[in-house]
Amino acid sequence: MARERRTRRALSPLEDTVMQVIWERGPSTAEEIRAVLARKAPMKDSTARTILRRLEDKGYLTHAVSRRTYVYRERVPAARAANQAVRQVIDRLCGGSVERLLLGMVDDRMISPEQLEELARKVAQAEELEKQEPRS
Amino acid sequence: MARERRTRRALSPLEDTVMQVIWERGPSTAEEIRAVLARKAPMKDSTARTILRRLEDKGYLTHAVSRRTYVYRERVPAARAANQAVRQVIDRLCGGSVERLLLGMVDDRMISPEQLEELARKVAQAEELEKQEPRS
DNA sequence: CTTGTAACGCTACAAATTGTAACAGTTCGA
DNA sequence: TCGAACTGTTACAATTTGTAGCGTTACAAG
Repeated sequence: MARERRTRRALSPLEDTVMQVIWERGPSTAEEIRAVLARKAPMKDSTARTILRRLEDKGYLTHAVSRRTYVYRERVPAARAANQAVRQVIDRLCGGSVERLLLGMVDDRMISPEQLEELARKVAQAEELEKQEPRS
Repeated sequence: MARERRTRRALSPLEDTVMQVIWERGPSTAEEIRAVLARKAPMKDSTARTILRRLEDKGYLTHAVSRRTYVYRERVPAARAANQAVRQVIDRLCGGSVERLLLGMVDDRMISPEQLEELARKVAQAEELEKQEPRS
């Protein structure tokens, strides 16, 4: 049975821009997207539609029909895409070590030591709760 | 004065594969790379050279001449590329929130709470040391 | 029921990117 | 001086991208 491809085809710059819109504002129609991008990337409506269709082909979007209008919705949640992307980074650029990635992030001031501590605390707490009251 | 482009041109699949080799094993010649990829991606030597040259054009590599041979070396350290990539992910997929990214990673079992704690401790310690004995 | 309008898919295409490579020139080393 | 080892130049077909024109279809209004 055709399993889902782990690594979807890459997005072209414009495709990515469009996904961005959908990830940020949720389900949208071609016209809405076109409106949002009117400044940054003006395009004819048929162009927008082409991009949307391609994104659907590549598996990033699905659409539902409301009235006569197509409403496109993400098929790959931003969170999942993010995790996938980070995994790639770790494998390809950090020799598979998450620590190395995180240390790099601290070095690069993306995370402050305080933030990290705070986060560790929060997670630990959540973990604790989990034990007593497992969800799912 | 031509400042360095913050976002270098993207890598094609094959180009990425080659960068991978250099990031992993350090400075290499066209022949070495070709040898390493003999299985995964066999190619004529002139093909390998073309890719290397393009990577140099895109700013990812530099070469030094040893004897008559070109030895290609990364121009963008893996660590920097990793940070850059992660930043992208955070901006585009996590609404700019590092926390969200990290929490996602924990959820996805990329980091265990223990690891996180351990790391926080380690970083805090390093930070402490920094205060007394600043480097650079 | 005819028709205007909104929305869609189909088809096209030029430009740029990619993957592949042949070949000719250059330079040591024997 | 010759050949082997390397290089840069140039070529090209296949794909991918960005852009869009158009014909079709389905309501909504008259």
